[in-house]
Amino acid sequence: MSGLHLDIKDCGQCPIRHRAVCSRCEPDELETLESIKYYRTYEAGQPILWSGDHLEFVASVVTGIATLSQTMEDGRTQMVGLLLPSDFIGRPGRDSSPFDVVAVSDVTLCCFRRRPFEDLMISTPHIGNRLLEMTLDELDSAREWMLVLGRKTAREKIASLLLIVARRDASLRKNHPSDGMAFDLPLTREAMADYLGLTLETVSRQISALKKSEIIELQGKRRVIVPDLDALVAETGDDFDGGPIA
Amino acid sequence: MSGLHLDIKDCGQCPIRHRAVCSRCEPDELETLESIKYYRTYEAGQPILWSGDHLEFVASVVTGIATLSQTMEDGRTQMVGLLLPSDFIGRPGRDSSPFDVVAVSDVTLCCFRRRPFEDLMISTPHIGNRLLEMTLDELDSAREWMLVLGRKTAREKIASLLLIVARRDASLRKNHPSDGMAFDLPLTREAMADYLGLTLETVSRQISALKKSEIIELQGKRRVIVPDLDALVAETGDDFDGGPIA
DNA sequence: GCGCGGCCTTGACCAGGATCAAATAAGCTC
DNA sequence: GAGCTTATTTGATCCTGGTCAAGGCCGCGC
Repeated sequence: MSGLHLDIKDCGQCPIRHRAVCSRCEPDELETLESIKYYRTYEAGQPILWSGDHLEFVASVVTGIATLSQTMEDGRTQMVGLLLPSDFIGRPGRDSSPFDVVAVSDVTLCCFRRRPFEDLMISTPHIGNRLLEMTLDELDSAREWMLVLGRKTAREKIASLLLIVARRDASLRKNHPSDGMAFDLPLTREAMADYLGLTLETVSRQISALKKSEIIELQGKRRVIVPDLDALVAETGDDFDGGPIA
Repeated sequence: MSGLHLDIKDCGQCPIRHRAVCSRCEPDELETLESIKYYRTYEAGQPILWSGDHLEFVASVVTGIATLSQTMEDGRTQMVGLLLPSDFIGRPGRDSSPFDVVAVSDVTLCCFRRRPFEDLMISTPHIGNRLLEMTLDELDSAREWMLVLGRKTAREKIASLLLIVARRDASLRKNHPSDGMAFDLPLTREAMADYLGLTLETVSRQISALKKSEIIELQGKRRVIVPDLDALVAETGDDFDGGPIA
């Protein structure tokens, strides 16, 4: 779910390694990428971008969690994306963000100055093609989430979110999700509510209900243990949910 | 809202004219586009694609209305996009659609065979860049719709949908939306419900309520008259809704 | 004209989640 | 460890929108 995705892996060139962008890059292109790259850090709770802000960079998340959201004047807010390490921030060709980006935990971004990045994209078709692919993935994720928001019950929504976090966590750690997996919830109850179109009280109640049904166990407030992944999947209302970990 | 958007305008070359794709094309590229182009028609209610189907073409809607949706096993369905004339169907680089596409009215598509279209895209960066731009627009629309699904009341949802249809209709006709606009609802109450995450009864009730509040007038079941567009905008809950007609 | 089948509206009732309120737990500062 | 603050849980009550059911409207075929 969400955030244009760049694999962060060793390509033998970048200190922070954007394999997907640079694996097919020529040395001079890599040099250009290096020359327009810099790092920024944000503390938990800090805004990274407000909607409408001028965008001076595109970036990918190196560490930490950020959210993409929009807020109505009366304060109702809806999260539209969850940005985890390796997700991409920014819109090549656009000079402002239509959404707010907020650091949920401490966040480190690897930024590329926007103009030169766009120039590179235009002169280097495989970068543009990769971005198109990532954007199409994002679009699919967004549309899948619409089903969650529009048609699922509170319990199904919570199960869907837990599953996404569980899978994402497992794929980062290369765990086998065979049976028995544990992970930390990166979000407060309120942030979960904003993601799911619920109130924080309902989120709390449904998490308690899933615990009572022994679908999940809790260690403290944030750590979740899923003894049987299939049982969790069954709670989402989908029969099989977007395939394996991916 | 939704569907990759290709302007259908006269570029002096195509019978059905994809200005956005071909305005920067060289004659030989146009010739290629022509050679891989064909038309298909579907009757109202017919499926165009089932989710998972092999995709043999990308296409743009010439006439009629189609919807993009997903359905859970128990029958709950959520529409994730509304495809109006000039909208784009298909996913370059993907060989199956993750969603169902259904003709709501009689539909004519202008199709391009997928493989050669992709080849052309790879050899012709401006087509890929245009597709990236369209996809980013789609993604923004999808995310804006998440706010509607997750946080708006039934009345606000209806108003939001009416506004989208009104604006889209106006922009196709080049009307001035100054004051007093009229349009036909392209969707049944049930389809509106599926788009908005409501039931058809609630849709019907809220439309009646808007009529009673004199925000809209009805001629028959489908034709809507909006005497004061600002009054409708006020019902959406947004202060200003994604800017002017766009 | 009559009957039929879609589509739409309206009513009565119900329930899932929101709202309001309070208590509990977990950090953090000093 | 006492006293904050903030996150979370839980309870009581309310209300929006869902569910179930009955009619109305309209076009269409005969």
